[in-house]
Amino acid sequence: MEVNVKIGDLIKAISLPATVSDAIKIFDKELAKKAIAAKLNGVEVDLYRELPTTSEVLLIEPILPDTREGLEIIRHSTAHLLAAAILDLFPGTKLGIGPALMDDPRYGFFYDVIAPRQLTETDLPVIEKRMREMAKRNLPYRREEVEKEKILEIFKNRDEPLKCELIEEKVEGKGSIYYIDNSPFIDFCLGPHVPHTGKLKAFKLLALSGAYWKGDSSREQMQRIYGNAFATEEELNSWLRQREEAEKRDHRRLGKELDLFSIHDEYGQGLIFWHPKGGAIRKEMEDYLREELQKRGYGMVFTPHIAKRQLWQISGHEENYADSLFEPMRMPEKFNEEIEFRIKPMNCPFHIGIYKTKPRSYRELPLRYAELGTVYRAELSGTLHGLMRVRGFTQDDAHIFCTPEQVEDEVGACVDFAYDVLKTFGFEKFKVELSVRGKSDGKHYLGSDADWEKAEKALMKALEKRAIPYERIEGEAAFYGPKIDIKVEDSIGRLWQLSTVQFDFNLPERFELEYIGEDNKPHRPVMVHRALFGSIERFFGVLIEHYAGAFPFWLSPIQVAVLPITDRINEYAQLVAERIRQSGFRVETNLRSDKIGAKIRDAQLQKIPFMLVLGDKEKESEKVAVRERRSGDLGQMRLDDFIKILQNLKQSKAISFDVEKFIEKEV
RNA sequence: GCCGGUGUAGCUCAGCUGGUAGAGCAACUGACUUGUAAUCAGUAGGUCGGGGGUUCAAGUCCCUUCACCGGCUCCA
Repeated sequence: MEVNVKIGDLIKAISLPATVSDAIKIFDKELAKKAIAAKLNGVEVDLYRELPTTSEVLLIEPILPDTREGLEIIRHSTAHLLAAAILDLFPGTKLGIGPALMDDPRYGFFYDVIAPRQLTETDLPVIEKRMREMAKRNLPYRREEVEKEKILEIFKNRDEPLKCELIEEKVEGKGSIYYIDNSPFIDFCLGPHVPHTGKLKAFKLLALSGAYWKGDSSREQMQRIYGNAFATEEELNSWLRQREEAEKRDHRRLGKELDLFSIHDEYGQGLIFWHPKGGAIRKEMEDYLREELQKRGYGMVFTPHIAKRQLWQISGHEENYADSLFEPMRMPEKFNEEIEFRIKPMNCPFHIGIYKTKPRSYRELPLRYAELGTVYRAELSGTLHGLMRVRGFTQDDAHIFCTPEQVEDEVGACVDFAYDVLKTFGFEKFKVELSVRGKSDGKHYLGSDADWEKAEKALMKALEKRAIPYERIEGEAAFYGPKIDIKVEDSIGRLWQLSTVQFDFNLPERFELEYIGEDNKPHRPVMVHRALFGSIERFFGVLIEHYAGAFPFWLSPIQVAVLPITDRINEYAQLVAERIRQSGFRVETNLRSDKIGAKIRDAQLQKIPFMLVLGDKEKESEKVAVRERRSGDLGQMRLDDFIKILQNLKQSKAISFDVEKFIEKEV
């Protein structure tokens, strides 16, 4: 019995029985050695898979370790190796799931377990050591296809209730199980896997954490062990180095080192204190934004931080977001006023208040209200994270009230605005998501089907008109309307969700908003929420990490460091600094009696864009010697010329300093 | 909130199996007067996150509480 096999452009016959691996061998022995799995007629299978009897030509594509598919298999197999080692060391451990992670920059795989005793971080090296021992023994991964009842029986006998639950849900008829020879490990799994543990050469266990079974906080709390694996040791090491680099740009660390902001246990978790240097950056952000808002026809509004409790009953915040609202506060008892207030979790009801101060005509729409509104939300303590997740933050919030006809243009204008802002701050890569209703995801959506259809269409059209590629995500919409989210990719490839444009069917209803149309009849306006930075705190955090603290000139808290070489020059240095300050730039003078090298190092570590090194030569010629933080020494020039360069950089909001351009200016 | 870890000077950290605290940097003072990433010397600085307990004796062991870190859940 023979079967025809095709690899690449060649077709060869092979006599059965034979495995995928055998087939690859007759084409290319080296390839057969390198491959860790293969695709058989497009389906990923193990190398040990028996070739079926067929008159058709079997297409085989070997999967190599240096491909994404190969890496995924390596990571998945490493997760199994991890579980095997744990079972070996801690008999009686219950297994959850153990997938490969391909899009998480932090980890490459995990396995969720419930061990007979709580595991701690000190167990990780022990487990990893056992994994290495098992890897060295080249233990084969075996696959078997069996009836559902049989699989259930196996896992029931092994007392694996969670696995049984999975099998009940996933298997119909037959399913596949894997085991590793000479190990206590059996898993319910689709595969494929590497042929044997010897193929796993570069892995590392990284973290131990808690995880709920099926992500459900009412279910068992398991322990999750994270690790990563690569095809080669070099790749693993380079990944580990990159990880260290990412740690160095952690905004919490840089926030301290650069004196940008602080958080105080004794004043409250998740509450941000902006220091002068962080404040300088925030002021630039806000100034820029206000200018843009003015140009784009927004009205700036300012509203209180608290309001009567009933406002949030009308708005629906009390019923929909009860968990994230701070408890109500009361007037002092002796006042004898039975009023309850709440601190605001959102700005929208206030903007609605302004809208409702008088009857509105279609002629005044769209009305665009913008506010840098500070809101407070009762986030769980375990979720707080530096500037990224806080309990008090300022939104660059805006609400647009318009007619249904205007909404597409308004949404489009928001998207344009968002792109302009994000690009100005140096982001170049974007990922856009359109979140719409799910078919039947159990969520209770407000608004009629017709409203939703119109709204989704308006959002879609706005994106398509601009040829912006987007991903449509069903079931991710808020209960009150569909939305567009814009994510940016930072300088080390991480995605951050920043801007959002959202429809709201809920609030116009609840607050009974109206405008008088051309037909002299009342109509309900459409309301669009929109934030570009999202939260100013969070955006700031993302900026810190994106630039690793080396902000573009226009944002830098200190833009110029004036560094006199000796005390003799101090007076001249202060003169120079004052000129620069009066020209509108943030400047610092270092009058300490350090050597110039130390002063430069200091300024460099503070990531100050320009240093002026001033000695006797500069004083006599009334010039400045300019050093740029990245390009180094740029030579002498007249102070006025230097200030012109600064003005140019400031005005253009240049992201980076271009030496070429600078030298042209010199000539 | 849940699971694991951590909490020692402004910062980064050392302090073995319990014997009442140490380094580097920063700060301050003085000397040096310096040409593109760390000049030298000296001084000061801590009720070891808080509370309770075991012990003759606790930074070290136990309990509790707070905060932070890594995750999970959540994220309008």
